This record gives sequence, structure tokens and C-alpha cells, in this order.
Amino acid sequence: MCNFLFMKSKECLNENKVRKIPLVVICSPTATGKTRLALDLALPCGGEIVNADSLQVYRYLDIGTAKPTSEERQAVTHHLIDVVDPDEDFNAAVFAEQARTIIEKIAHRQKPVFVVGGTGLYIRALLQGIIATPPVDENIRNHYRGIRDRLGKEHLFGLLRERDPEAAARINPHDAVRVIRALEVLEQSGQSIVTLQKRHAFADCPYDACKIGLQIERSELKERIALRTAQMMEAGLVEEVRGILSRGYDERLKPLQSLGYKQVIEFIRGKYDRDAMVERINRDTWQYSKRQLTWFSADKSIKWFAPDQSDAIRKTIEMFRRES
RNA sequence: GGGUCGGUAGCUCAGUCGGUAGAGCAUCGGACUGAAAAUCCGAGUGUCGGCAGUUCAAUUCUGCCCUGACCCA
Repeated sequence: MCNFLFMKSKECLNENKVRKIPLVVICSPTATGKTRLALDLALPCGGEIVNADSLQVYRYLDIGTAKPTSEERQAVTHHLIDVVDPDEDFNAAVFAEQARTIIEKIAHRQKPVFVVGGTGLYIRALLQGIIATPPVDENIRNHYRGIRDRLGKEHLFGLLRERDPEAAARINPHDAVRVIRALEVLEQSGQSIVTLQKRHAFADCPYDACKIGLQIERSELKERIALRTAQMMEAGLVEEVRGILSRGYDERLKPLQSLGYKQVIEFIRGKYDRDAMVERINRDTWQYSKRQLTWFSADKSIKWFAPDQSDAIRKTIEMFRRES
């Protein structure tokens, strides 16, 4: 089955992108076994794995992001893991750009590509593109953040309503993240984010993707999350966080405010005890997994399997390669 | 044994000068175009500790009981 993908990639290049590069995408909520499945699929066919997880891209955040181990990374080539420091900028557009470059190269090497991760927006940006705007300008963003903090969300939204009524009509006044984004796009590009979105419409699709999702019953997923949190504790997540902080990274950095890291920092700061920390990580991870499920469930092109249906998954991928 | 303050949603608590109740968190559902493990939106929650009394009407007033914390002995 891997030969077929191999052929496809070659054709794709020879015919100068007349055919789309085939991709296997493994996307599902956290703790469902994506990493394991990806290794099982990629190893026998010499495939390479492209990470699509927004936090595994950061160096030093290993235990809490459940990165593949160094053994696993030796067995199969992984891309877009450990590519930036915790204080460096990274986002969906940067991800998509880098992932596309990498996938191009893997295809050129004539290896099958497996995109694996739980960050829905990153996968969408990779497969369907994202609006083209100037890179984020931290000065501009901080300016609007300052307005939010000093004058409040209402005032911030008032600015958007004044300058870009169409965007204001589509964004919730309390959603300051999106209000700021709309304001900065307008300021940097001179265009409404709505105009750019309408023009773009997720139509930039250079790949032929076979999306595989791993589905686990709720009660079992809850158990798996609790088990994984316990394993992270045992593996030294608290020590990992202390190490990152002692490198001088500010605890307010985006990746350190993420699931797991945030709660460990609050524990270190004495906001609550170890049991409460574990409880919160479990609860917040569960909430996150539900948000992921909401996102992925809306994507009707995902084919869902139980983790033990590896034969069915292999067959599905084989069929995909034959058809594409 | 006496006194004081409590017992209201899964949790923490607000409230009803008598007309059967609410906020935050949790729970459930949803959105998501350069922060996405982020951010935001929507929904429901209940014998208002128990039993009696007064009243057209009691979660609200009164009595007794149960129960928790604290104080005195």
C-alpha cells in the first residue's frame, strides 16, 4: 500500500502539481492514541510524520505535551516538533507555511506523509489555507491589548464597530481575541478581515487528504486522560516546568499558559495543593477534548475508527491511495 | 447543659420586608480564517434540613426536632 503513495508523490511532482499530494491525516481529541497509531502506520512503509499539534512545536515542553519519545522519533522521522523556543512566535499561518514546505520535500523524497495532531485550526490551515495578511505585529497587538486592559472589552469593540462595522456584526463583543485580530488586520492591511475571509473561503487545497479520527467512548476517554495525567506527574511534569522557568522563561508566555503547564505553575506558586492540581488538569483536559470533538465532528470528511480497528484503518488508507 | 451563627443547584454562596428562587464554578451543547491546549456563545439545574403552627398563600414568620461551626460551662 505504501508503494502506491510513493508513486503518487512522484507523479505529482512530475506532472507539475496537476495531481494533488496525497496525505493521511490523523486527527482526534487528546489522549485517543494518535501518536501510537501514526507510528504503527508510518514505520512499516517508511513514512514520515508531520506534527499538527500547536504545543509540540515548542522546545522544552515535552512531558506535558505528550511528545513522542526520542526512541519513537528515531524510529520514524518526525517534523515540526521542537522548532521554536517558548518565547518565540508561532501560529496557524506559520505552521501551515512550514508544514507545506516540509510536505513538499517529503513528497520529493517519495515517502508517504502522515499529518498527526489535535489542533483543528492548524490542520485546516494546512489543508485549505488561511487568509493572507501581514505577519502579526506584536506592537500593534499589544496596543490593542492595552486598550482592552485599560478601557475594557466594550471600548475595544466600539473601535471595531466604528472602523469595520461588517466585522463587528460577525464577532461577539466579548471575544476580545477576535476583536483584536480584526482591528490589527484592518490596521496592517487596510482591508476588513471579513473581506479577506470571504475571498479566501478555505479554497486553497493543494492536498488530497484521507482523514482518520480515533473515537473512544466518553467514560473510557475520561479514564485515559486521568491515567495520562498520572503518568505525566510520575514522569516529572512539575520538575519539567521548574526547569523551564529556571531557564528564565516568563510564566505568562503563551505555551506556559496552556493545559497542564498553567496548572502546574499555579501549584508551584502555592495557589492549591498537588491533588487539586491533578484534578484541575484532568477536568481541563476533558473540557479541551470536548472542544476538539466539537471541531472535528463538524468535519464530515473524517472517517472515525476505534483504536483497535487497525485493519480497517489500513484498508481505508489503501483504498484512498488506490483512488487518489 | 447554655449561647451565637449557619443548613438554598454537584460545589461555594446570594436572595426572598410572605406570592415556590439566583450568581460564579462544575455539567451539557455550539462557534472557531495569523493567540486555537487560546477565545467566545447558549442551555438546564433545586421536595430552599425535617415536622408542625399562623396565613388565601411559608423557602421566607413562629415552635419543636435533626445537623455543622464557634463561644461559655
